[in-house]
Amino acid sequence: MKKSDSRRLTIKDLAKELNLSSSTISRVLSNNPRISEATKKLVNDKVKELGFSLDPIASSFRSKKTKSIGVVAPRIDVDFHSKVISGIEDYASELGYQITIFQSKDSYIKEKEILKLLETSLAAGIIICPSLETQKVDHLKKVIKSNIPLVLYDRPIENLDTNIVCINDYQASYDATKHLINTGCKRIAHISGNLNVNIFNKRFEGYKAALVDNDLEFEDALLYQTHNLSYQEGLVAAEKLSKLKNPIDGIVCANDYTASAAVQLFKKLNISIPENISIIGFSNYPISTIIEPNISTIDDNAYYMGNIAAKILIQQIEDKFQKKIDHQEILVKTDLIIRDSTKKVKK
Amino acid sequence: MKKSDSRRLTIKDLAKELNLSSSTISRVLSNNPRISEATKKLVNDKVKELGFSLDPIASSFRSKKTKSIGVVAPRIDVDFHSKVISGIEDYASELGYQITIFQSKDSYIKEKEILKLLETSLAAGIIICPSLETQKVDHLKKVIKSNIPLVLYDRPIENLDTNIVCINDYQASYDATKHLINTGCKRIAHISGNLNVNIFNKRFEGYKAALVDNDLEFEDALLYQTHNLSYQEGLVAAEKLSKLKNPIDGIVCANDYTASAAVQLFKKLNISIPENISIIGFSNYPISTIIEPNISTIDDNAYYMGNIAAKILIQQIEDKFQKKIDHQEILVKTDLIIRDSTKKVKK
DNA sequence: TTTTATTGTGCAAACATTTGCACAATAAAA
DNA sequence: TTTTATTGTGCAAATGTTTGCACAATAAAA
Repeated sequence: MKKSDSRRLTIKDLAKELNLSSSTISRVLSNNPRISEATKKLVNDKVKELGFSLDPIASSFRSKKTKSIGVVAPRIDVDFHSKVISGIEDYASELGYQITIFQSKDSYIKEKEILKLLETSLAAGIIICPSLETQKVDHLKKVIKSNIPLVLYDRPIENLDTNIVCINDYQASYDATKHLINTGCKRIAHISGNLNVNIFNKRFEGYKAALVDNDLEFEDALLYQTHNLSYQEGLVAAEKLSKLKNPIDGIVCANDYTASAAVQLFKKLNISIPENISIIGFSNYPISTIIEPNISTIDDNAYYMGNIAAKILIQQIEDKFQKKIDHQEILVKTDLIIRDSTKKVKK
Repeated sequence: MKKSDSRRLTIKDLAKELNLSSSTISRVLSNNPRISEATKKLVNDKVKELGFSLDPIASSFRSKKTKSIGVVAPRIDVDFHSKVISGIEDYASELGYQITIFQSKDSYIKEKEILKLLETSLAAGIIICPSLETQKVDHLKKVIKSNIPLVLYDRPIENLDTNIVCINDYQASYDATKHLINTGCKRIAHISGNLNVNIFNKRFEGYKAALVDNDLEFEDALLYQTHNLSYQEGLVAAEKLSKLKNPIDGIVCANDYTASAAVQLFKKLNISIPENISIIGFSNYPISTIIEPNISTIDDNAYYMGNIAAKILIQQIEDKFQKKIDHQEILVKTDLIIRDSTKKVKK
């Protein structure tokens, strides 16, 4: 004969219904071992019957814990980041966490604001790809100090005591270059991104190391550094490289846009791919399967990277008061994808 | 001489500091008109000095309101959706709302679970692109009934009393077709998506209407229906269309992948574009600027669509107890982007 | 001057849950 | 049997904010 107000069901209603105390209900719901199996069943059945669920806000309020993970990316409409976030969401939602997203737009100021907001309360943990502008890291240190688990992805920052998950750019680029060498290329160029950026520098280093390890000579003329690896820049780079007096027979590109450009430019010059020149890209963008010939590339497993980032973050969250995990740099493996723009390895 | 525990600052601490009551602090923070300008300044200064901020959880707990918007997309690593979400985030974060994302993976079951979770508490409002599987809409109706503002995007659902923002697929496709006609095409084919899907049907209808409005004849042979508009299917479609006894001089494609395929196939057949055949795509994928010749297309303004969705949702949230807004279908305008794959309009 | 309206502030309750502590009941050990 | 340990449950406090109501002080109206 209750007032049939449509207020949400609380733990107290359940308690009254079952002649138990709210504490008991609460403990059943958190699976407290002190509760007997009999009452657990009793309560759980009622919970199902009434479709009851805890008020997460009240719960967070009292326990000072949330189930929300803050993810801050430079922007989410970039293929790579959207894949990482997808990987994070899939893993985290499985464990009952929610993902709240923020875009720093690669602005240091904005990144600071976002982190302040996240510290303020709502985050059980934070996964972040630092903005390109970010040089100072006080805001990140503050997060760490305030004991909020933090995981970086994609862009490493030196001297920061936290977990980071990224790919092994050096190795991936080395592998790509090695692949060209294995197929018989003798003079291989590199179209790079901005060499002041950590990951592009490593890609360059990997390329160079593969050359010297295989007794091929590197010379400055083989390197074309672009500003932002755009398709347009790729065209310019390829054109320049095509005019070398000592002609090249392979190009390792730091992404698939420049690789696409190179492919199209050499086609226009009637230099056939891969017979006369092999071209390999990086990142496995959709375009690499559409350009003719399809472009060999390195898959960076962005989705998987998100998975891992979520995994180690949640580990930290849940172990927070137990053993302090030592922080580590996790290198996600990359895959060499061989398509038509590089010659096949002769067996 | 306080205990220097590192517990977060509360409204009470501020109150003590200033010899005021917590109520006053609270009212200053919510800009209550009953508070004098003098005390407002006093409090606000202190707030800045100490870097104080309300505990959003406690606040939500008491007020039963949150600042969190749930966004559920089929998947977030699809170009279109990631752009929409980016648009939502930009607009909403400006107004102090956070975005929590969920992926339905186009599964009806998962979608239902997600909505139940969102109803359970945390959402001030919900923006959703319904899964392809979704036929029954009880779960959506439940959200509406429970008075949580709801906005659909991209995929309309009939007979659902809520706001929806999408593009005018009919009109956009009409415009694309009209563009070909304006440049002199007389026999125009259409590569369509699955015609059982609302938006692809509308694109087809728009195409057909443009033909008849301009005294061009439509015949079944001009329509090639694909299953999922993949690049591969595009190749098959283009090949079939290239063999028509009565040759075509234009193709309207329902996306840019099939358009890319068509361009590449006709190039291979040495049928020059746009001289002998004009090809136009849909959605303005990155690839459309890379394929040679660059592909004319329809830009769907996904980012802007997210903006609008966020805008009308937040309107609803904040007007919740005031005037009941009537629900509307908002059609985001699309842009015809003319590139090299279609002839220029002769002036 | 008295009455009435207005302005600015404080009191205290309420929100739904979690958790330390207490305690009764039962089981195990002495 | 008495003592001690174990098991299962309840009591009540605490969490930080918001808000209806009360009330004092001042201003305006009578």
